[in-house]
Amino acid sequence: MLDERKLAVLRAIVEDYVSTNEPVGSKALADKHNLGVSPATIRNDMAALEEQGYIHQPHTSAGRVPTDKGYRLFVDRLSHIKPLSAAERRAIETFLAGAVDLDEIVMRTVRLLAQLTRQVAVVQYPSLTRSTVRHVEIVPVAERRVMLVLITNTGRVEQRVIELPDPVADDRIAHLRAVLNSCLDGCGLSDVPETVAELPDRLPIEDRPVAATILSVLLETLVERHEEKIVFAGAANLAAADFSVGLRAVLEALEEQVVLMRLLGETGDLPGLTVRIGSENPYTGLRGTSIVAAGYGAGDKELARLGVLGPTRMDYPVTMGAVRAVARYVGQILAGS
Amino acid sequence: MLDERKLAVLRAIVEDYVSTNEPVGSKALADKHNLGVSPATIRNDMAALEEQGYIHQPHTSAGRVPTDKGYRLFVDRLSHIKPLSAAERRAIETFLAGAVDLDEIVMRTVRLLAQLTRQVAVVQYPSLTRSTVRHVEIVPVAERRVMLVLITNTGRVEQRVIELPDPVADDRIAHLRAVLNSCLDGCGLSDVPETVAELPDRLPIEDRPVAATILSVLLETLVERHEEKIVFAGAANLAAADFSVGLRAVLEALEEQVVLMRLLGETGDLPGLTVRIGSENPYTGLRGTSIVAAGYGAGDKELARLGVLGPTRMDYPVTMGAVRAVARYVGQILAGS
DNA sequence: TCTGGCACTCCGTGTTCCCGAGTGCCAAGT
DNA sequence: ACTTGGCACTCGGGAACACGGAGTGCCAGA
Repeated sequence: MLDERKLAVLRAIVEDYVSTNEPVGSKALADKHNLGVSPATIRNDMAALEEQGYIHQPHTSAGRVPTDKGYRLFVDRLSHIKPLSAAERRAIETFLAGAVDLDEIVMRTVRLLAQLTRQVAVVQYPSLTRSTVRHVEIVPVAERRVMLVLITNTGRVEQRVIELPDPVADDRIAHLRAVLNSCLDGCGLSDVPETVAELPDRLPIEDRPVAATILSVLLETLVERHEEKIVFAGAANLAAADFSVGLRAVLEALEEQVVLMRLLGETGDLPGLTVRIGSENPYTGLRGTSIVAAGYGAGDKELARLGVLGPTRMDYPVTMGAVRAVARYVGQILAGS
Repeated sequence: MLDERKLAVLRAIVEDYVSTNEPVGSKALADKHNLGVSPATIRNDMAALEEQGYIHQPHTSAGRVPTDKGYRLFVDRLSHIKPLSAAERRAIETFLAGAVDLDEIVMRTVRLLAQLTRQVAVVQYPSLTRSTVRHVEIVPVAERRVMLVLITNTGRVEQRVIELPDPVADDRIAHLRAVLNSCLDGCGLSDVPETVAELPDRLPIEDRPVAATILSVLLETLVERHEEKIVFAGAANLAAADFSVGLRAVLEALEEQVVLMRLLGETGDLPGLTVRIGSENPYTGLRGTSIVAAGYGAGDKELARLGVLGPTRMDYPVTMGAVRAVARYVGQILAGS
């Protein structure tokens, strides 16, 4: 059905189209890629490829353009992820190593990825769920208001202002903080609800309402915020790509955390590296865009995901290489800090 | 030189051009705005206005378009800031009131402003310089590593990881924290350097190297980070505006914190409300864009700035009204929290 | 100082035409 | 059974051209 040569033709079409952004014809193929056959033969193969939906011609008497299905086949079977050059790897390493806290790691990562791929990069903050409690701090801010700060072992800091039902003396707060920390130190975040469930019962009765309020906010923070933060960079690259159509839709999607979430989140077939091509992704408006995403984390736990978003006609091997590499390096940085 | 009627003509041109986005001719003006004179008279006035550089015609036999100088005159003398409707004000209030911490206040503000003006909104995080220390926390993270968390009265939380020269026992850290807090509680951030200058001398000699390290990072945090964080939203609105030319440049500027900083930062003539029109702003590439910015803060201290960025042909009265209103409401929220 | 009239200038649009790239098909060659 | 060269056909897109209309500048008269 699809012999070796037809696949070679498809590969050539994808590569040519990606680099020139123009429909590619049989003659050009025969010239540039030495396939060893004449244009006429290639035309026959192209007809077959089109028949099966891998390529498509915009109009009669134009060259062929890969379809989403064509790119899919290319990514799955016809290409190899292209590793970064040594220079690029060094650049990544030094650039990421300079970060002083989690915010900066994420910020640098997303910029790096955007620059490396010349596309829009998206990075999700490391999930809280897999990390553990390093410290809980309760800071009085006003008579009936405290600030709750939660510090995790991945360096993430969550903060919430809490209104208390009654005024509370500072030493009561201090005591509560001490108790909380002794309970929770090193506790996995997913175990927190269970761990604190019985806590109020062990406190003096007058402290219980306050403790309950604080704990409920703590739990809320864990579930609500746990992985909703996403940042992106490189929007300017959209303008460079010939995105003229649908640019608006893409920008809108980028500002919708929820949409981004889903795009990054749903995991794919290749281990660790997800590629979603054009219409494969669930959002109209992102018809013309592909997403290359990967999980990252400290050690082997996947904490969150990152990736890039670009036109379907992107250079998949290079992009996949960059995403994979950055994911790995971020993982290393997180593990080492 | 510019009598009353010529000014009225200019105003009419600006208003028409803003709403139609097409060069406006003498006939249209005479029809829509009842200026009480004939098209021919208007033509004479237009010739005078063009002579003095307030308007400009793209080509012979096209209508007129305001120049930057024309918009400037319009903003300074011909228009009145348009207050928001009651409904809009209520919407702002309820939307902002739901925020739980500073991050969320800023996030909501920027989105709100983008939606209200249908342009790109930019918000700078409240400056640290005018706020005071609420609490300093030092959390051991590893044997020779601690995390420094600084909480201010504006609800901002700054965090840094610090590598210590030597391992330090937890109780030494606790002591240092207590000393720090007793010194710094309520201290204005700009006074911190002075306040801590003598601190190491009052500590046991063995704690001094550690204290010095921590203090140097603390000071660094204050000066380096003090107001560099800026967020934006509403980039999708750029695509809707007919920004086709230069869109790339605008997106690039948006991702350059430094550029944004300067655009927002340089203060203007009107009290509190800065308008920079087209070529008035210092960056090529932002030729076709105007910036409307205002300071905001709790009470009367200006903590930071916010604003919107849009095509020069924006609706200045409405935009200025929205920016001013949002700045005020954010100030109220900050003061009240 | 304003107004109506008039000639003039271009822009943008629609039409037509033509070239060239690329195809599909067929018959002949290996 | 493939592959190949030849050939007629199809469109897209650019160049040339005409033309209507919106808008102007200027002038003479009120």
